[in-house]
Amino acid sequence: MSRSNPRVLSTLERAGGFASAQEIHKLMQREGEKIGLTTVYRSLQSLLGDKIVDVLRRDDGEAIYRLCGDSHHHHLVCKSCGKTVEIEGGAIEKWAKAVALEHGFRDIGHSAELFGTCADC
Amino acid sequence: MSRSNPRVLSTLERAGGFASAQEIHKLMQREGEKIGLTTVYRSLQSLLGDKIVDVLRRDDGEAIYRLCGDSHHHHLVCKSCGKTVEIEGGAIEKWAKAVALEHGFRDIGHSAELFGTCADC
DNA sequence: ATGAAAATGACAACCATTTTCATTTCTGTT
DNA sequence: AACAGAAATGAAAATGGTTGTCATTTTCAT
Repeated sequence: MSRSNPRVLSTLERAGGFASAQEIHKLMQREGEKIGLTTVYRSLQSLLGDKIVDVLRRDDGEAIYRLCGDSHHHHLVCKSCGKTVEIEGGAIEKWAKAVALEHGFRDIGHSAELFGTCADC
Repeated sequence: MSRSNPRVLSTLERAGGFASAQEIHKLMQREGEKIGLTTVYRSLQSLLGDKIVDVLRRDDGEAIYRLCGDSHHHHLVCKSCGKTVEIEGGAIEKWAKAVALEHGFRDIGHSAELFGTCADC
């Protein structure tokens, strides 16, 4: 198993908590860090698994990683500028539980994302 | 400029109004239609431009196209056997609209999936 | 110091998507 | 029907993000 290279996380923080693997790699190289693209990807995967970061997709399909608080929440993302708002999902939790019960499912989890165009775009 | 091949649209409809370019292409070939993957992509681009379809991203980054104005549904998936139930998302639609308004976003879309363990597992 | 396990990175493989370009089909005009 | 020009098509190559491979280096406990 591969562990996260701590410099990757700190670079993601420095990038504003929101960047793609390629961007993180370029940033690190520009700052003189010697690190391979492969290691950046691996570190991000590991951070993902540990739920320290979160992954979304840009319009062009590129994956962008962002730091994630540990409380369960959802995101409202602007499709054109990437601005992100964290959202409480109380309504969804209830809905998920109700639907699960109705169909005899248990151990319910859910994922939900909202996307649109923000006021500035 | 390229126009949409009408068979692409009708195949997307037949697929439940929700499919990737590759899936549409495979479906058409399985049904004996002679069409190139390139044309499928081109047709989808054109349908996008005409706002007849909408594009989202799967978790793996693949683009999935959806008929616009299609009241879409969500899925409740069993993690162990894969059994899937289609679900109405009225509650989510309302929630999405409310949250969007609250934050000044417009043209709101959303994706949501529920997963758990079904009664048989 | 020594060996085992983990981490690393150069490179190749993958796969969805786009571009290129030669060929075919469609369209309207004579 | 014949023709020309435009649009559509699709095979193949190019693109680009991401993942897999594997030999080498580093880490770490004994």
